[in-house]
Amino acid sequence: MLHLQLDNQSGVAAYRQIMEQIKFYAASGALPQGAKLPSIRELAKQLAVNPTTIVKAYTELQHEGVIEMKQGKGAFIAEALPAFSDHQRRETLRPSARRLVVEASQLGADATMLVALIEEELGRLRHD
Amino acid sequence: MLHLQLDNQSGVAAYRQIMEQIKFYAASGALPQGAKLPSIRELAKQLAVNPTTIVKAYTELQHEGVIEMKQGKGAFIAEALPAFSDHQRRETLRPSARRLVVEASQLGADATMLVALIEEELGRLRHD
DNA sequence: TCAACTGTGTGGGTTATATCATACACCCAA
DNA sequence: TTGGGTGTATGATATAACCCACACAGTTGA
Repeated sequence: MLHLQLDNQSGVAAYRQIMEQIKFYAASGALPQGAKLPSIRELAKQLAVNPTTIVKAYTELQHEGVIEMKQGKGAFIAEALPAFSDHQRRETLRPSARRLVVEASQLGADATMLVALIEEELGRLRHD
Repeated sequence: MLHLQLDNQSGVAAYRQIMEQIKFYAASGALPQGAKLPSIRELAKQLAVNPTTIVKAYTELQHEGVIEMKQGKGAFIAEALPAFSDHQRRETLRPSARRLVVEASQLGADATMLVALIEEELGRLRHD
């Protein structure tokens, strides 16, 4: 059973923490395509937040194509998206990549460390 | 002379666009340490926004250690920060790296593309 | 000194964010 | 058919984000 955690002191909105964790589990395969997510009320109770907060998270995830919600049935991890072109992928990822690179440069981290970190996180995604 | 650009349709707050571009130029070396930034009023006029918006951007950048503001004198790119440990750098960058990796996975981008993109953006930082 | 530059501070108005309470509508198995 | 599960929708509220107008204060050079 999916176990999510909220940090109320982080300053990050609850629904965003929920989104991020579900995205991580979906990307890692821990939640495979078609997997059923906790119901809105159930997750709300488990995390001690209002159901509308879960609705916000799930709705956003649906807009991003990560999950699908079916009235009366539940929410599920979406089937794979119908293929982006390499070019689309690259341009979609570029802003995040640029921000990371700038942040790294600001800290004085070099290319080697950055690439190592990326590969470490890629590995973590696969083996968790 | 520094040339910044605002996209009012992007949905990204003006002060954040300003911050991001200054960080980029600082990281690239186009704005070296000690370089004088445009004055608050001058930049406000140039970008056609209220001076307080620039104050917001500059103040945030100062808190992040990117620039320094000196009353009556102006705003300047800060001297290099007094050395983080590799461990600090890694842990500071990890959340951004993880988000990028998850985003890439969601799009179906593989490790090779991601690393290539990182290296492309690193190169852009140096040669612009 | 003083004029013309610089950053600093305060208060306000509009909009967006985040959460909550409550009622509605669909689905399915008993 | 109906009860208890599911997602959906609406309205309220509190807070934060964002931008503005305007007044205050330090710096410099003529």
